[in-house]
Amino acid sequence: MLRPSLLRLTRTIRNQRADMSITLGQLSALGSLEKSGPISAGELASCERVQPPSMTKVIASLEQRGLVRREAHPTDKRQVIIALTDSGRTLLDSERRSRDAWLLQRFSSLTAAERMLLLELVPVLDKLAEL
Amino acid sequence: MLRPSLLRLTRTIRNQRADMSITLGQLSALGSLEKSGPISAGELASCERVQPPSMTKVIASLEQRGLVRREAHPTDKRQVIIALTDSGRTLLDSERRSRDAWLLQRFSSLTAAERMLLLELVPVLDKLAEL
DNA sequence: TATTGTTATACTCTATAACTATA
DNA sequence: TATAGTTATAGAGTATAACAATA
Repeated sequence: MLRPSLLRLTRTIRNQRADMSITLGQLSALGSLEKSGPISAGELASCERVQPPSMTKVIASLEQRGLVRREAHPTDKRQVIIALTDSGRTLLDSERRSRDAWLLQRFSSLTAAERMLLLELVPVLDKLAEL
Repeated sequence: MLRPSLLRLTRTIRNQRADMSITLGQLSALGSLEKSGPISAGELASCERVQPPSMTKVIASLEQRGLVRREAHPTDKRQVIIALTDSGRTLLDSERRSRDAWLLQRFSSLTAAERMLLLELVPVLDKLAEL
């Protein structure tokens, strides 16, 4: 059963991150921003598969920490463009370095074949998550 | 990035299930119960990677729907043994039949190789989720 | 009128702390 | 005293509905 397994692994990861400074949702949004470059709040919500009001909250907390900034859209004053700041990029890098201290240690319980499988599956998961 | 991908796929699945009668967490607990047979509330919490109070709530809602029942532990009166009822088993079967109407349709966007990879993924995720 | 984003509000999921009953 | 489970309470995370500003 794929879905329960995903759920339980997500819980394990969340528990393990309980003492971290940034939540999984905030980190995921930062990662999407880095990948996409500056995009509108609505586009970011869509990337993250959440509704706009949910993204408003995530953006507010990231902005408060100085990890992203709001910029004006060049022609459409309704839109708010969200951009990663230098601090955001720095935090993303440091999270990346520490992220898999845990995951890599956990990887040691897997066989080499299982590890390869997992690496190849990330893009497949993203494809499944698409609308 | 594995963790954000897991998070986004979980969100997609949750959105898709928004109109279902049973939540993902309840379904996952039922599945664990079927796999393990009757076990104590604490053991079930541990299987599901949640704290005991969280499991208390899940069990209460499942019991109210008649999907599980509480049984006395043969020797230890503190423990509560949770067992799947016939209704619970029936619901689990019907969820299994419908679950992949969605997932299989989603599978059509994948290549044959990607589909094969995905089938092997579940046990690897479970291994990663272990303590 | 339609779209983008925010505010207001509520519900679900989860946790920790305190409590009860039993070992 | 220690353990299993529940109750009380609180904090994320998410959604829908209503609103404001702009197109």
